[in-house]
Amino acid sequence: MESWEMQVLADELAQGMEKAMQLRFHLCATSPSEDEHLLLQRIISTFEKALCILKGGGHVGVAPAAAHESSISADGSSRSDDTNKNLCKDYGEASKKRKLQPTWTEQVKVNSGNGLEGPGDDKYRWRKYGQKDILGAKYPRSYYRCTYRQGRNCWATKQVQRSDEDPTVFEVTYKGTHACKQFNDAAPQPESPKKQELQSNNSCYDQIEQNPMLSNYRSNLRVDTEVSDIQEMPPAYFSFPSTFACHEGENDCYPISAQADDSHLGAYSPLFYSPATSGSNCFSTATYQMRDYGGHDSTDIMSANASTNNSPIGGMEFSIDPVHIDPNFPFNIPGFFT
DNA sequence: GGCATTTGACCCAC
DNA sequence: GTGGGTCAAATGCC
Repeated sequence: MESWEMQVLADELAQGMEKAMQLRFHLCATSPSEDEHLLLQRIISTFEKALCILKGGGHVGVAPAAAHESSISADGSSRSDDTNKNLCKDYGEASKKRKLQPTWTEQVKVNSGNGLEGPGDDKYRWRKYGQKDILGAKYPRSYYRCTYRQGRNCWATKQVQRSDEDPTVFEVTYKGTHACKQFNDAAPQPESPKKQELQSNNSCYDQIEQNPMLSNYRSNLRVDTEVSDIQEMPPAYFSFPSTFACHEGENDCYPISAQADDSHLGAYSPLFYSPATSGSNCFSTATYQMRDYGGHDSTDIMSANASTNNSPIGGMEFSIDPVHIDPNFPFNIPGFFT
């Protein structure tokens, strides 16, 4: 096939991918059924494989998780063609797998009053496997991996680094996505019918549309979707800066803070509930950096900026600047949390 | 006993 | 050679 034909084909596939992503975003706001969710996931996966074949020479017989991980550069930069060919060929070795895993970083500030020494648990179970003194860093870096690495072949890891400047701030770097999520007993339990109803009626999307301030947040989201290299093709991801999340394994969006214990509902001003932390911890920073995020079919971090370039492929580097939530933001507006 | 943490050693990329 | 990341044995806790 001529190169220009491949480019056109790639563009078309990219368009389809983008539309699927947009559809996913809309579905996110309407509590899609599991079937709908799966169907959309397959559509996105199909586009991804097609692009992989187109660019990488065709081998797509890889584990789904690895296939998705192939979409992401560990450092967020676009990879060379040679590298990409490898990505579509071989995911057998764990070390290679890890190198290809998506990476993103969150900065969490621990409330001084919660008595915790570090960022609290997220919904996953982690096992610490190492600690290193880092050159130039005052505090050692801790390394965690998913408890279910063995049993469920889950290669998610995270690194926790305490900030030198502010010891109450932890930089948590996540690598890879949880292959164990569908089995994870620690995963969030289904919401109560009441809460589900609330979420359904007050989806993040609707809230963004209806609230000028949130709408502004969305407009501030920047998703670099420039087509620079075809191989970078993560499935649909949207991201809301610290305020909203579409959680994996769930078919709905909700304000991240809504995950927190109900007792916290009265104190929502600039409180930041990290998606990587449990409901027992509130973090008082609005800084939520998402770096080099590539994503995985189930991570469901979505970008809401629909006014991007034509194609979502390319490095798919999510460069979301820190979002500063107005302390006076009316979180108690009708329909926001209640 | 099972699971988590600690920590020195090892591997590998730069 | 150096530093970051991981491994795995030893140890602790429940």
